[in-house]
Amino acid sequence: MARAIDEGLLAAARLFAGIGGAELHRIAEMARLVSRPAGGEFFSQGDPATAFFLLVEGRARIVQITSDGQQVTLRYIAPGEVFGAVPLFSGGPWPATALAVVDSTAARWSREATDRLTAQYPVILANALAIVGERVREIEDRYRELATERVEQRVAHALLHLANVTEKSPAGAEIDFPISRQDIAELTGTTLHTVSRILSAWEQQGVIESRRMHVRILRPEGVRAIAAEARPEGRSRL
Amino acid sequence: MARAIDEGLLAAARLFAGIGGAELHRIAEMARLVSRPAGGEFFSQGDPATAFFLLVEGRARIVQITSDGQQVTLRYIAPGEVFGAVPLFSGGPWPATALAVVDSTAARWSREATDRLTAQYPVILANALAIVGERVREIEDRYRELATERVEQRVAHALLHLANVTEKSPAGAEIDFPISRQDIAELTGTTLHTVSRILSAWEQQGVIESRRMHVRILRPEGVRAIAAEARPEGRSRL
DNA sequence: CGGTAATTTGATCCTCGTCAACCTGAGTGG
DNA sequence: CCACTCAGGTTGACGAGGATCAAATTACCG
Repeated sequence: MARAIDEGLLAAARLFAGIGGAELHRIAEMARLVSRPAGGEFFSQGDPATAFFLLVEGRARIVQITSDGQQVTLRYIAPGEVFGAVPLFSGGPWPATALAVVDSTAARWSREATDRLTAQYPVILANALAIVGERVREIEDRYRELATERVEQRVAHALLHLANVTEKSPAGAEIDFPISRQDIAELTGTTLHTVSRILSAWEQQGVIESRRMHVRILRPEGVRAIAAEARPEGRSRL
Repeated sequence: MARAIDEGLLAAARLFAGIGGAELHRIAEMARLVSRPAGGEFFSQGDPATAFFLLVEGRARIVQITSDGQQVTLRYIAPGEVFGAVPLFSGGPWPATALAVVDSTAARWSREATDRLTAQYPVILANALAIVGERVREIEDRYRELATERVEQRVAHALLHLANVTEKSPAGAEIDFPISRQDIAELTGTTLHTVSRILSAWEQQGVIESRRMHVRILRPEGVRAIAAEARPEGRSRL
């Protein structure tokens, strides 16, 4: 359980940009590795925030649960990404729950360790600010999508994002972790039924291929076209 | 135009928490006051980010404009609040436009001033982190609302927020700046028609009172009840 | 091979967006 | 001071987009 933390990962993490090897070693020593099986929690909405995490291996998702039990997925976390840091800096309890999507391991710095960290390496504060700023922008973009786009477009955007499809990805890409229709629905603000219908249609058209808990993008162009699709423009149907 | 900046406002601003009077004076001197008439812009989506602002007087709103011209309002800014700071710390152009809702004045610190500021007063970095963290939480909450609630509930939440209705506001409250049905629609992800119908109904019920560009909450309880209203038939799982 | 979770698919319902028309009141200029 | 103008607001009619309800069907697991 208490294996060593891969310092290569820390060196690549944006949070520790500008910090040298020797210091990284000490930073690594201040963390504890925590592992969770698929479905396990790193922290739970409402609990007091006592640490921040950096995902080492696996995949995590941050979900909010409403009072009536609906789940909304705020983001997916890939290895090297920081999560759970916001409430450490701005106070309050965890605003959401962090779930392991597959068996996962994260480095965990306690609040005390975090205080020492930021005192010794002020550049971490600046890095954290940049990361959180980036997060604001992403969430604002998702918010705009939710407010202005139809479900089909939002699902298309989500797939492109989850499969890491960039500008130039002529070949196909696939989501490299298990994901259900329900998961996609919680990420895009719709229901699993609608997601199922949409994916079935796309599979018919040959732009994607999907099996249980699995989606592969065959024609990124096609998906991108759907994502960009404008509203029925002008007065069309009558 | 180049009046002195009210240092009392700076002292009260969360960004400068922990900074003493003498230093505040120097910080104030690093800023320039900029005024905009109602409808004017402090900065515009897509332009390079060259400064951050603190609203001194008036009211501003941050809007994103989609490629097909729809507007989405991300937030309203009250005096004492910082805006436009995120891209200074995480790079990139302005992700949105800042509009003056009424004739407004803001203090503006250039990028160079900001660099000196954070170098001389590192506590500003920590304060900025807390502020941006708070913003993340707010947007995430709005996102969850948009994903899970019906229009009527979202409008109710928005009115309570805009009118500064807190837990204990037995008396009425009102939105103290001009706001149209269209503005409320852009804030809640709906259309002015739907907002108009909703406000008309509420006025019938006597929970609010509204005139052109103006909304007053008569019975906060009533509005809060609507905001909390569960979907017909609670099927609360979990 | 059952058993269960994920998925598909049909049928129906309902919220809310769209279209259209009209009303209202605050300026504005003659 | 009044007719004009026009942005803001109201209201009705209609139906598209999805949510909801209801079964099946399929895939994986022990």
